[in-house]
Formats: sequence, structure tokens, C-alpha cells
Amino acid sequence: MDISTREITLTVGEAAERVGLTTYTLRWYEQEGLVAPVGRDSAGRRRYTPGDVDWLFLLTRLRRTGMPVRDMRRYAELARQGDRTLGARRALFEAHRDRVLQRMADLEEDLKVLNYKIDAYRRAEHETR
Amino acid sequence: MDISTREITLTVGEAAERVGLTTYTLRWYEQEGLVAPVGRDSAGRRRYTPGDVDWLFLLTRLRRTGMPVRDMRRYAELARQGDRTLGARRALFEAHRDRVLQRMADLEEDLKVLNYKIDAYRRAEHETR
DNA sequence: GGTTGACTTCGTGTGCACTCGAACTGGAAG
DNA sequence: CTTCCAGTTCGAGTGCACACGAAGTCAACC
Repeated sequence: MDISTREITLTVGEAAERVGLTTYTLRWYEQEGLVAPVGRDSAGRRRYTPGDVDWLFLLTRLRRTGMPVRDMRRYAELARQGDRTLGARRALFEAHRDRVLQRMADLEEDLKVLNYKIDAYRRAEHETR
Repeated sequence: MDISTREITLTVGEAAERVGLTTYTLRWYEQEGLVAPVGRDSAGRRRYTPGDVDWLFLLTRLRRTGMPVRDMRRYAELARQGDRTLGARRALFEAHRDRVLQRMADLEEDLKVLNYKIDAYRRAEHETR
């Protein structure tokens, strides 16, 4: 089923710019099963629907929070299986949220070390001057 | 200059466990110049002083906050040049702290998306049941 | 004094997430 | 009709941060 160019769909290049990924990555995500096969126009070129773009946006958030591509693929598979996996998807997100919270807590601790060091350098600079 | 085994120094294995890195990584860090050449005992085995361990601990914090090894090496080089690089080291830490703060802000934003999604799944589960 | 186990160096291999080059094709503009 | 650009597939290459196997050495313990 071809998608008309006149719809509000985007080309790879446009979609890539919207979501902040490269065209290479977009095709690779599709190949890796992170994205369901994208619709094509009559010339065989990908046309990204607003729904596709939303999905990609979500993927970028997952990726940025450190979710491995492997887990993103697992999530994509669940999503393709429809409503009966809603619970599994929620569990996946909750587990991931916990990991993100843990990472944020770690970062706060590490930040203390950084600040302590900066202060120490400040004091040392004062000394040697 | 050999270091006596009777000192409170640690072997690679012990140091690795203390700082949460593998022995492979510890030797690799040294090879990469992230750590100044570590003292050896009479048998040529590495002996890590408390100071070495402190330094390694700091490196793990930098690493965990996402500093690339390249930058850690640059920092190590500055540190080896003594007090005259105190300002540069402080600047390096301040710039890194800013990046960490930015990343934390990003994570907070991403967390909102996760929470929104979890809520949406919860509502959807309620519907389909 | 033989065995064990942790160390040594050296080069090679691994996993992840892209990233790119090559060769080709199709639609739009001049 | 030609030129040009953005798209296509496919396989190969890149960068980062380790991880590991092989071959050997040495101190400690039974």
C-alpha cells in the first residue's frame, strides 16, 4: 500500500532532522526492528507518518536515558503485539524508570565529588598565588 | 624504586576490587596514561598506594559521569605537570560539571516522558480489562 | 620441592551503536 | 533532455572502552 506524497508524511531526511537522528540511523533502526517497516511512496521511498515520528521520538528518549538497543527492540516487539502486552510494556518502562532514577542518584553523588574537587582547586590556586 | 610488600599497598587484584574495575582495566588505564606508572615490588608486580587508589576512585567518578577516556587522559597529563595547571584542571572540572548538570536536566525531562507513558499504559490496562 | 594462583607482557578479540562507501534509481527543475 | 539531488540496498568500516588468551614468572603454602 503506497502512501501519497501529498499526505503530511516526511521523507527520511525530514524525519531524521525532526527527531535528531541521521538518515543512516533511521534506516538502521528499521532494519533492527526498532521501527515497524515504514510506508513507501510509488518510487519506493520511505514516508514517515506523524505516528512514525512520534514513535521515533519516544525511541530517542529511551535511547538518551541509556536503554540498550536490544531492550528497545524487545519493547518494539511488544508494541507490535497489541493491547495484550500493555502490562509487559508498563513493567518494562517501570523497571527502566527505576534504573534512570538510580543513575540520577549516582550522578548527584558524583557531582558532589566534582564540586569538592573544584573547591579544592580554588583553594589551592589561592595558596600558590 | 621498589616498594616493600609490607607497606599498605595493594596488588592489582585488590586495587581492582576496591575501585570496582577489573585488573584488565587497571593495566589498560596505566597503559593509556590515565594513571602514572604504578610502583612495583621486587618481583615486578604492581603495588598500588593509597594515593593511587584515591586517584583511581576519582577516575571512576569521572568515567561514570560520562567523561571520555580521552579527556581523562588530558586531565591526567595536567595533573602530572604540577601546580601550574591547577587553573586548567579546575576549568576542566567546571566544564564537565556543566555537562553533567545538563545531562541531569535532560534525564528529568526524559523521566517525564517515561512517567507519562506509564500512566497511559495504566489507563489503557484499565480500559481493556 | 612441587603445586597453586596471582601476577607479568603482548597482541588480538568483542560488543555496541552507529556510519559510510558504492552502485544505483527516480522525480523535479531548468 | 540533461542535470541534480535525495533517496534506495548491501556490506563493510569506525570509535570507544574494555576483555581476554597465551606464554611465562614468582612467591607462598603444603
